[in-house]
Amino acid sequence: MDDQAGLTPDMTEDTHPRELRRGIEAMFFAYRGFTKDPDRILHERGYGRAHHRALHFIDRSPGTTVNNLLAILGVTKQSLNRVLRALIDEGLVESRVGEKDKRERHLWLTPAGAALQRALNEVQSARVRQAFASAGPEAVAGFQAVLEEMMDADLLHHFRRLSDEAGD
Amino acid sequence: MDDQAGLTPDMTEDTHPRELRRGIEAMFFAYRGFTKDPDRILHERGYGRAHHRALHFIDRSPGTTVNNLLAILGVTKQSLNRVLRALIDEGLVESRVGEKDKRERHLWLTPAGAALQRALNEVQSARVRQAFASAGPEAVAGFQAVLEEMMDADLLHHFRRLSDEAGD
DNA sequence: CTTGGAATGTCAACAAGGCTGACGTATTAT
DNA sequence: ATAATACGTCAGCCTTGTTGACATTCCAAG
Repeated sequence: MDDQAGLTPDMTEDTHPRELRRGIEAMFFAYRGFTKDPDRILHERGYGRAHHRALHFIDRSPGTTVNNLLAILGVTKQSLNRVLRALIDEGLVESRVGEKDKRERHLWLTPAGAALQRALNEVQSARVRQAFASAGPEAVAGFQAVLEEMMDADLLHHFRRLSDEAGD
Repeated sequence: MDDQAGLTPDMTEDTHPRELRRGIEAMFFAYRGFTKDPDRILHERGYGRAHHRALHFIDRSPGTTVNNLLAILGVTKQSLNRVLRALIDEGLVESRVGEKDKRERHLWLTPAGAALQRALNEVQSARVRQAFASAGPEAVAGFQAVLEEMMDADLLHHFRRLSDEAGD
């Protein structure tokens, strides 16, 4: 019988309810700050957060397929298609039929799409950079470690794959 | 792979684009993991994330007013009212007219509301606890520091106020 | 060569949860 | 008395998620 509550004499390793609640609320408030600036730009141009996500991961992996994007974003194809439709129709994303497998569509940012993504990334990165700088490099390492542990198993898989592509 | 990695031996204080992108994607994936378990329970019972947020902060500050909740959640009163209406009608939240100022409504969780919030908090805390335990206490400190820096100024104000109430 | 299934697109309908604007009603403050 | 505050509500709109159904195109296996 493993009693995990009372067996730790050194309580410093224990996570107290207060600390958990603090972490939960920090996630809530920080995520709002994290999306605030890009949301403003997106709204000005008539787009939403879903468009940002698509632009980000197409920029991240140019030539990626719809199916791949679907898996990363974790939405239905109908939902993604609506967003992608708008981006393609308005000339921010180009969709090319696959050479090897012609059923697949490979996605690329047009110069206009790259420009918007650059603008979004700029304001979002600025805030993250400021947070990283203020908190210091050791805090950043902890931040990354905790977030990666917080991910779902399959989400972590996607994350690792993306990180590996970049040679991190 | 002819990239710039390794060319800057003394830039440890600098935040590189790679690190920023990693952080941005970590926030995206981690937030999804963070909300996944409660979302499942909420969906089973016909509620959404907005209901969770309301339950959380009413549980957090019993007797809080509608106006206060509005400020913390950062939504319009129409949007909050829709959610609150459902919670009150279905007996999860009780709304009492203020004693001092009768214009105000003070909000409390009923036993049923407290039970649901407890269930939601349980699964969400479990994941955060696991992440904290795996990453270690120093990582947790870094996580908190970065997230607090990432918050908006006024959001941080709310966060601090809540933290102070708990005596953290 | 046929056929099953995979990848994609699209139509329709719906729901959650944001938003704005307008209006009503107590209640309190000036 | 009048203005401001706190709250509720009606109506309508938007984004972004969902399910279900169906067509097309194409690869691959029998």
